Amino acid sequence: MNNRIKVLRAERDWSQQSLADRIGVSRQAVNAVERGKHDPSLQLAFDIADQFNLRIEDVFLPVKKSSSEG
Amino acid sequence: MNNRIKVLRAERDWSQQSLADRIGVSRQAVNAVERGKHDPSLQLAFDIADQFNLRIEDVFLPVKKSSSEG
DNA sequence: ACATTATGTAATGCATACCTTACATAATGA
DNA sequence: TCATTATGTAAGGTATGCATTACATAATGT
Repeated sequence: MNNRIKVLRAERDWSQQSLADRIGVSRQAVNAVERGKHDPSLQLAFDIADQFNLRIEDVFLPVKKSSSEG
Repeated sequence: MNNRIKVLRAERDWSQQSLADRIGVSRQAVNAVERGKHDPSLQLAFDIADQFNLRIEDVFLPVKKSSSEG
């Protein structure tokens, strides 16, 4: 699961720590998700997207199984 | 985390089993998510939304922490 | 009556998301 | 030099997503 967190943070000049604080999770959780160490929970994905005022689909890029749009 | 899976299935006349088969998870996994027993992983949320040709936000309804839109 | 399908639920087990604590490097600035 | 901030990483623990197996009820059709 790829994501655009690093760029989105940079655009806002937010550190991993400040993003973590805004969401209410640990810095390591943000770091792990941002670096693709593991996927976030759906709730955390919503929270992250919400902080950026974006949709989940605009932050996270899954491997689609079906359909031809992409 | 509320969701509209039951209605979306009904609109398409899909059983929990057939949805599970399409996605490649167990029927119980679909049942548990649909009934709000627990949240799906982000990947499963993407897969479910994709089957309905909808965005995650149109299938799952989280409790927002911030922002005033909603 | 019997089989099939759809659904809800439970137990057990494994993988993993997230936490806390801790250590490391690099950049910045007093 | 010393302190602070940002980031990457690791170990150990808890919570939870999902699989598998299994049992139950209800609806449908033969």
